[in-house]
Amino acid sequence: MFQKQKYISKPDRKKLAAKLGLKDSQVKIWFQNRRMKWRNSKERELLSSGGCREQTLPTKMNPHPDLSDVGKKSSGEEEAFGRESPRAAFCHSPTERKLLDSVESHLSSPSHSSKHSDFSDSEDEEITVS
DNA sequence: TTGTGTTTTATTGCCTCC
DNA sequence: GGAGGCAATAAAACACAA
Repeated sequence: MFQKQKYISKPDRKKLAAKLGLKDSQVKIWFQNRRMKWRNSKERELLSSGGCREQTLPTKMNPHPDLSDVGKKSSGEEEAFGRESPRAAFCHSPTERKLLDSVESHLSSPSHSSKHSDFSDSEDEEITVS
């Protein structure tokens, strides 16, 4: 969900919290910390590529700036989360494990079982929860 | 085993908006 | 005044080299 939207709405936050069995304040803090992490990694990326693109980073007023020309060797989110460090990959913290468990239990239901086995074959697949 | 660096979660303070 | 944002920070858990 964070990959889709950096700012979660109140209803979405409540739904997600209920789904994960967390308090919505925890979800709010998680999104807050994620934005900080995302922004920091983005800035590092921009600095290492020699640019200065502070104004284009997402803010509350402009959550979807144009970052299409940044980090061309890898897509932005992948760079920010998937390859940052072994532990920084998605779904390793307790909260993220809960999310993963939720997703897996959903996928392991009969209607999704075949998809689940396909999914397990590729480690680099992104998990999308809507 | 231990020391050190990193990551995650939570708190605090301040600011803005309704 | 409450809610939610950001920035700085603390504490605990974790990873990893020596």
